[in-house]
Amino acid sequence: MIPKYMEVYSSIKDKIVDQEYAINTMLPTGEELASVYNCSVLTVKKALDKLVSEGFIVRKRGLGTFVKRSEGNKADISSLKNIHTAKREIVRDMKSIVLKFEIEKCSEELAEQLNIEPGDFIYNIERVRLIEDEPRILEYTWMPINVIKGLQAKHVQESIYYYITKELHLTIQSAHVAVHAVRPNEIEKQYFHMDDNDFVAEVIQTAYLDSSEIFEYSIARSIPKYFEFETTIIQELY
Amino acid sequence: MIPKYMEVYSSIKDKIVDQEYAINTMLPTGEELASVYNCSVLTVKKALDKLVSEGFIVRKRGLGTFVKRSEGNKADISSLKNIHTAKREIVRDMKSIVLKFEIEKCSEELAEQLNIEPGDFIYNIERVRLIEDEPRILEYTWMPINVIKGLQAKHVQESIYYYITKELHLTIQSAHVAVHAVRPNEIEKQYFHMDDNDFVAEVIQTAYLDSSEIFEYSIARSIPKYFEFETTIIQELY
DNA sequence: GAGTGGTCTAGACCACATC
DNA sequence: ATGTGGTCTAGACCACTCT
Repeated sequence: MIPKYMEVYSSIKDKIVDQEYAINTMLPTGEELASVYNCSVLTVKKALDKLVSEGFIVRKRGLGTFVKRSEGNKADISSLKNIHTAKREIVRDMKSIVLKFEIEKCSEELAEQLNIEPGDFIYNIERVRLIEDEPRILEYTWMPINVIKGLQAKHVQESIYYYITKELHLTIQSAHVAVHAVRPNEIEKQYFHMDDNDFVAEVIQTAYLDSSEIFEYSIARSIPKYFEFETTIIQELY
Repeated sequence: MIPKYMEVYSSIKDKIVDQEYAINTMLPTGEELASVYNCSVLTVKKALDKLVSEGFIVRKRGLGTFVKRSEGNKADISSLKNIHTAKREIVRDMKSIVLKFEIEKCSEELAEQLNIEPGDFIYNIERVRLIEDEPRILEYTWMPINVIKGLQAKHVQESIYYYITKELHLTIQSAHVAVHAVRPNEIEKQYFHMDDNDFVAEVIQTAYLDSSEIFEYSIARSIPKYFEFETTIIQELY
């Protein structure tokens, strides 16, 4: 069942993308759109709010609703799972070397990060991520086995993300990320051919399922030259 | 005039941050909260939607509303103007040294970034940002003078952000940021007491007004030890 | 069946911008 | 004065989860 406001949203978005509503022109008023779509003004507002949050339109009290841009979004969550740590164009060719894939008892510190009990079993995974056959990312991943059941070596070798979404049919809800710059550790020095004068970009990620369980805590260290983290921040309305 | 849903939002957020509503516990139902705050359930929903979008809570139909995390983000737009490059607690004491404040003709590359014509006049600003009287951020800012009119030395010394929002009464709508790690340049080496073996964190920001004009392109270089960039990515429902 | 959140309505009133 | 969007209400109905 698709909500009515989503239908209104999609219809108006299509018209903006097709430039039927041109940039800098004013959209019909809320009441007019409500009449066209046979719904209440509040339902129209909900649809337009979504377009505002995506940066397509601007609403001004006393003036009207105006088209701001007509191009699709490029910052969506489909680029999750540390893929945002690599430049986008070359992600297709990513391969992995699995350095570690073990089940361990969870330490106290990690239990706090994963929101589980100390001693609960977890996967401990270390992978080198290769892009164009060159080591570019070192990834340390911890996941509770009670949340991600039945993970096997082949999934770790290929794509854990694919296993979670397509085979376990779990839904990723959100991710909290923190970005830093730090010195490489011994493993990174080896794979990245670095020494103590070099540095790496670090992304620490906590990822949630829609059940609000944390399914992953990970640290990804990248070669700075290839590292880029991009995001768009939209001003809260009110 | 502050909307009621913002008051409800702030009140509930405070209780989450203060852990009065603890992580993993269920919040009162929408009706209960509506009763407490003497408002309608829809107003409560609006407040809770905002908390969902910030990753504090998760709402599950048929189950209830649950606290997911209790720490604030450092990348919300209220802390815009590169302040997110510094840890939040110490931002209050920020001072500036203005190294450069000039009006120039815009180069071709910069014209592309600012979406203006080459040769248009721009402000070219360089500032050292001090926190606890220590140089921690070097900030290079370019702004079109046709967008930000009448900028004076005192504004650059104090807060450009304040001048734009409070004196010009312009509204910042969004910002696109990219984070990197790079080697310091000569100025940064000098102010940060660094050499060629050190590195800095870099935030490149393009900021938009609600008129959809770009008012700023800036590069901020920070000492890694104090640098942290945090954000939460939320999966869209539809 | 009972309890929860999600959607939707019609109408009222307020805040803001323009004429 | 008029027209615009923003907020808020009370109530209805639907979808989902658990017992």
